Amino acid sequence: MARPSRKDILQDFRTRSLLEATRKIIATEGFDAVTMERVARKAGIAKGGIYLYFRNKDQMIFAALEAIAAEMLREIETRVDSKAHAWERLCQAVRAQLESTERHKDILRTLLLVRWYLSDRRERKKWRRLMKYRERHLGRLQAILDEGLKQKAFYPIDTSTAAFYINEMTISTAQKRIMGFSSSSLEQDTEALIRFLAALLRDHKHP
Amino acid sequence: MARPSRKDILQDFRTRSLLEATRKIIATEGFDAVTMERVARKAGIAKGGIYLYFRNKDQMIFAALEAIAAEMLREIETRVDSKAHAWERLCQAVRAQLESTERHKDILRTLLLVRWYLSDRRERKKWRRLMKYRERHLGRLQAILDEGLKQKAFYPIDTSTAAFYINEMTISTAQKRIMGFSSSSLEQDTEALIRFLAALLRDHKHP
Amino acid sequence: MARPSRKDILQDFRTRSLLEATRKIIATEGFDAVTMERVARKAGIAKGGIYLYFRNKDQMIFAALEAIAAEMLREIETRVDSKAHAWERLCQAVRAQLESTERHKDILRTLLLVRWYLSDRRERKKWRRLMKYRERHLGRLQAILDEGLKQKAFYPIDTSTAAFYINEMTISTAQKRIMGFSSSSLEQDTEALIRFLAALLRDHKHP
Amino acid sequence: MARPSRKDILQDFRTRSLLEATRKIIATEGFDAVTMERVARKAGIAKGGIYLYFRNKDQMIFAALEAIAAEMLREIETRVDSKAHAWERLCQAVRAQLESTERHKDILRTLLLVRWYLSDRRERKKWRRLMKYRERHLGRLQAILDEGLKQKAFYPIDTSTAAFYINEMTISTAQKRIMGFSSSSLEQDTEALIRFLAALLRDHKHP
DNA sequence: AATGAATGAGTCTTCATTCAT
DNA sequence: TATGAATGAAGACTCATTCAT
Repeated sequence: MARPSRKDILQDFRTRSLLEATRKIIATEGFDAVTMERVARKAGIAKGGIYLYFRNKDQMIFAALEAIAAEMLREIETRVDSKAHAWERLCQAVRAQLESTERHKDILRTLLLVRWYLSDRRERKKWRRLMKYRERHLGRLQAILDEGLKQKAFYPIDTSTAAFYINEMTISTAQKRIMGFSSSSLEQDTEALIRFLAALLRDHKHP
Repeated sequence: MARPSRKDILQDFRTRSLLEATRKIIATEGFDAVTMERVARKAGIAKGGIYLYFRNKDQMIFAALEAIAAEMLREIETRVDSKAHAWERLCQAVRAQLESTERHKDILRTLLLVRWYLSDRRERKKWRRLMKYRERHLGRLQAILDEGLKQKAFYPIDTSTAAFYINEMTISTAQKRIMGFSSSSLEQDTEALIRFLAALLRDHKHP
Repeated sequence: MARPSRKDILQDFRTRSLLEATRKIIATEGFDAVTMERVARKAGIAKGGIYLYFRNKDQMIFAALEAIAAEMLREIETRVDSKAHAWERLCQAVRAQLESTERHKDILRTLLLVRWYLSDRRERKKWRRLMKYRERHLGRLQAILDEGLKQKAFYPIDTSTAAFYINEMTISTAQKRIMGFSSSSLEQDTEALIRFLAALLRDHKHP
Repeated sequence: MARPSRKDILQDFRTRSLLEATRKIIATEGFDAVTMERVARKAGIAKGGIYLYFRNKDQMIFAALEAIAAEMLREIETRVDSKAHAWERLCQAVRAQLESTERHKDILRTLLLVRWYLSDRRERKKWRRLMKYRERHLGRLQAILDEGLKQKAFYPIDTSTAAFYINEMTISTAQKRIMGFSSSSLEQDTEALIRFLAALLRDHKHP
């Protein structure tokens, strides 16, 4: 495999800079604040230069969102100890996801927007590609649940449905926090969610 | 009390038309597609006329969202039989919410957008007023749970947290459908959710 | 002569109200603040009603300006004692003009605007009618100067030119004050002007 | 010092074109006629392009006025022979000012408008900066008068007040002409004014 | 390849004027 | 007559995209 040429390196660096800039603007000031002018300046590139790397604004934003999704997944995977027991791994995944979204609030905001676009039938095809990240995540959760079931650590349950709802509840918890509806600490919210999941999967000794 | 004058009727009709037009545009094409020009045309009014009913674009959009929220709440409340048992009423509320969002997909899409804006700290104050509808809904759910608990129909549980998650799971179910991630019928998805809730609240005879 | 009918009285009252309202708005907030809406509200008339009294906005403003000019002239004439000596009458006229403009700053501002329009060749005919007030005023001044000359109270001078410059200097003095360029009191500015005129017309014992 | 780059030249040319266009429109049709659309077309630039050179409309108009004031001052200063006697220099200044305003009628019209705005207390701060040009001019006049006084060429007089009135009388003369109130030639009007000033400053041999 | 000046369509908002009641 | 809701033409400003250099 040929080592990357000077040109390739530059190309990659520019692309990264642009996506990073886009992401930061989205996260701090929202989508409407994303103008080509600002992205270019933040990335240290001339405005017209963006069009050498992205066909247009939409595509650039899309690429930024994809990068965000990929990063989130990476963060979660890093935190799950593949040798731990199922319940422990589920907890790790949930905690990782909550902490990850707490740190990069833009990830969560972006998720809301992506869902919005996905709910438009005409736009769906374009955005669906982003969903492969979601599917991979759900797949991981389900695998954990399946293993727990096999080990009789969990009550019998439809693991596909459960994976879906566990993910959604995690996201909801994060959303609640980001929307300013929670007065508890991240740890408290996390533990409340985990207790809830325990009630569902393991036993009925509610606190 | 004087009966509404011709003027009042017209005023009301115009306002409704504008809100309806706004709502439709938001639902089908998003906030960015809401231009005064389009709203006016859709409502059969001249562009400048809008300003006789709303101070500016922001206020108009806000009013439209408030109308949507109010309608959704009304639909749900109508469907809950105040004389039924707690579990029954919970099911009615969940079914009503799912059917309501299924019928008016725009309500759900709008909810996503509102959440998106709420997650922007600077915009929060502006949008927060809309949350009173959410709080009212959560309050109703919690009241049902409290009653069920008193009647020993449910396992002991923190009803505030539970109300939150039940609402979120209902919304997630609807979102899944609207995003095209469900191949089941509305009834099947509804029953899957209710089984999930039963597992949580009533017993552990998972199917 | 038939006494004015109820209709005439009302018509006159309405017209006055509108002109008064227009004038007040011009004086306090400038020309751009004159909107039919505001004039109507201030005059206690419906917006559409204005068009029963004036063909359009321009004509209404023009009529307001004419009323202002007429009032200013009236104020000055009232203050000049027809039995006094020429120099005394000149001083009275100057003092009256300065005090009048000091009280109704809008008169002066309006004058600036009228001059602006008059300096546009195409608009001149339309605005010239207002100039009959100016000519009447200049005529009065010249008559005073002519009399003073006949009585050998003044040095020989071209009274037409002198009347013109005396009026302009008076206006300039008022303008200086209204533009905030004078830190003196009205009395001080007035006396400085009169000393100047005395130097010109009567003697050379400058202070 | 580096010679101006191609970019600088273009920048300067554009700025000039815009100011020139603005100035012409103000002079011929007034402030209200200044629309970004018209200025752009007259300057041969696209509408949006203006904002590359000026932050907004107000700033552009302000810059145009400042350019006008500066040019007028320059014209006058060029015409005054610093080696001549005081009275001669005063005459040169007055003649230069009259000829300058006669040539660029728009300067005078603009002055009227500026005064109009200056007489609006709320707008004053914004426009006051333009007054430094006026102050410089008045300063020059006063310096001439002071010198004449020292040389006993003029009767004793308050030179500050005199400078003010001389400037105002010059402006009034120009205004009279531009408003179409003078049937004399520029020379005749100039000489009449100078005779007037002579009467005031030098002797009493009125014509 | 890279730049950034230039374009111009698109947006909200105001307001003189009309006209049905 | 009188009202004031409705109209729609303008106007300031933004910003994605293009293109000469």
